[in-house]
Amino acid sequence: MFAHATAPAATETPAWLGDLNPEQRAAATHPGGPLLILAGAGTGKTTTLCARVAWLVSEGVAPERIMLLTFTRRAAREMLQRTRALVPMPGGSAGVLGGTFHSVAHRFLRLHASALGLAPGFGVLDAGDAADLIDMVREEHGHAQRKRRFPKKSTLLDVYSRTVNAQQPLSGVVAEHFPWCEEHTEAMAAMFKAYTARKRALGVLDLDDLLLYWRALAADEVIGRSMQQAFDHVLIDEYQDVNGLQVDIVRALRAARRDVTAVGDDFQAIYGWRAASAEHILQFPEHFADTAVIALERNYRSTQPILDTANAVAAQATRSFPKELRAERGGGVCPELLFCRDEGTQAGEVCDRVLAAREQGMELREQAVLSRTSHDTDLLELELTRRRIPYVKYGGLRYLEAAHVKDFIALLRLADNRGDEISWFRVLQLLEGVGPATARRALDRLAAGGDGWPAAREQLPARARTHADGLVAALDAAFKSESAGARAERLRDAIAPLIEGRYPDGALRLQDLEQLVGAARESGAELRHFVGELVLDPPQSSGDLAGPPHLDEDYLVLSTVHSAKGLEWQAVHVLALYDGNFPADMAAGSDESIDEERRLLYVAMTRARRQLHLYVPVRYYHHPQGRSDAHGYGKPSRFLTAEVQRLCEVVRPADEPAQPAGFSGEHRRIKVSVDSLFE
DNA sequence: TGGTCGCCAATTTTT
DNA sequence: TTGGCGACCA
Repeated sequence: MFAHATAPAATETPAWLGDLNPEQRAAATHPGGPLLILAGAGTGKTTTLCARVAWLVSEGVAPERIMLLTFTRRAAREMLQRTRALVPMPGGSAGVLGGTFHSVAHRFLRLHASALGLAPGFGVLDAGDAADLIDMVREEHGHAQRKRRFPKKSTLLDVYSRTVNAQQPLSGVVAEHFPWCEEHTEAMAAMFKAYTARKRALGVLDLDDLLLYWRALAADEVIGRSMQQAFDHVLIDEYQDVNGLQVDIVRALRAARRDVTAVGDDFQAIYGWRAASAEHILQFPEHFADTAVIALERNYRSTQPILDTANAVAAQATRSFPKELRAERGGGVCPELLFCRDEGTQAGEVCDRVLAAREQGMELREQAVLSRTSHDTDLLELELTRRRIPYVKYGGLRYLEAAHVKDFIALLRLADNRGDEISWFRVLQLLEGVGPATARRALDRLAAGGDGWPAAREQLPARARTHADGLVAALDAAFKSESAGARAERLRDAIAPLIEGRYPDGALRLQDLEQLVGAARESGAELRHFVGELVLDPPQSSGDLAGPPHLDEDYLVLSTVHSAKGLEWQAVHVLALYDGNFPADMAAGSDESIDEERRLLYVAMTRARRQLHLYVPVRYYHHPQGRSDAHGYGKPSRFLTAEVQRLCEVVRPADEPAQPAGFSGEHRRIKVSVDSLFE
């Protein structure tokens, strides 16, 4: 029957099993039933999971009967690739079903759209679209210009999303995580109801809906059962970062089957703000009876001095059970803790070290610069450009968030679904003399039915009508065109003059669109699926769409710590380690969120194999809370305790006092207030 | 007077 | 890039 019914072939040991240590091997060849692999940073988690998939296949499990859920596309791609390198997949097989929770959900929902009451071409809203839709609802509810400050659209989406993902009542979520919005709880509840109704009416799903609908499918007596039967094994990576909804899905998928493998490390949980909770990994053995637990504790990635320092950070946690990581590789140098005069100096120091390492033979791509927020690398990017050091940046502003790309995507969506109000609202405002109010009026005419467009057209100022007609003609033409590529081209031509008119650097932005048209051409998919997939697997930057032109070139990697999860480099530079930034001010409110910031630093540090550089700019010019011209002295990150500093080689600028004022490493709280003057 | 447009300030992390 | 606020136009 399936793998767990077959004894492992004792005669020949595949080469990849021979490379594993006893614990890894036990995990990879676990015969059947629930398995929880607690894998500390750098202990070969990915290797083990890949080996397990390979072992299952070599034991006769059909690859397409294995589901592998990962947290990022990057991880999915890497794992499937590595697995394929271990065992040849049987010819003609569809291969392992691998991807993020959201993308796998999308595939299932497309299969079962009708059962869920969804149109076959249902649209998928990215976070920006969802926020825009919430904003429309807000205006309709009359919260646009209240005297009292009302949460802005992105906050509203955060509240909504957190509530849905945590599966907890709104009032509790608001009280605990958004206390400053409490007075608006009732208004928000009403709006969220309207928001979900509106999504249904428009035939669109947001990212959270993908999970909600998948859970509903998995729980269905007929479809859910067949889904359970279709997979012999379900494996989940980064289980410490799943939320309640995702746990529900996993449990539903395994309601009648017992072969489930989860891998994770509770000390690398960094998605609490997305309603993830490390409690879930701790509860895994309760959710699945007779779970076998295997811990991987030998670290193959980093040198001991790096691990000692990371362990010292981990040991500060108020509540957790950090494992002491032991390095398998010997030697190594202490991490360097570098105090810099300011962020400009920091940028220079990073460049110096990166270039020096390259002189020593370390390729740029073996080095990474990690930061808390994507904007921490602004000055560094200038300096890298000045010194002509090539780099690629992950995280931060993404391609789909650029205004002109959103404009174009909105038009692509309209080609599939003329009833897509959110897209109309955006596209109409590209026209001269059309703002939110005019767009709204035109939309109402469209929605009222009847003669549709002509009525809406009347609402537009005369100077906008020619362009507007052009857009509608293009949508008509696009609807009739055969291929996604042809459609995209037609729509690009129609929107080009508007983009050029609206943005000063219009020509450049048009080139970006060109790349999107090219991607549509190559995808060969239906246009509506092209847009849906784009939302779930967006290119990192405009460069990505042009293919992988830089693959054989060398480049430095810049990344947020969140985007660096699961990756490793020979040398790692961690920027801007001052209090208020790392940990972020936003997190200062609770021990829980400070713990998460600490784990984030731990994740950053444990990405390093041989070299770790920590930077503390003493004087800052861009403090998040300050004006842009503000400057002052910051305190080093509270995580850089005396113990941590003792384990590092500390470097201070020569022309600064060794201990600038307020810099002793303790957390003095000196308050300066003039409030009493105003009472 | 409603609505658009220009200018200034601020922005955590991501599927 | 968005949001808030003030100036200017139909």
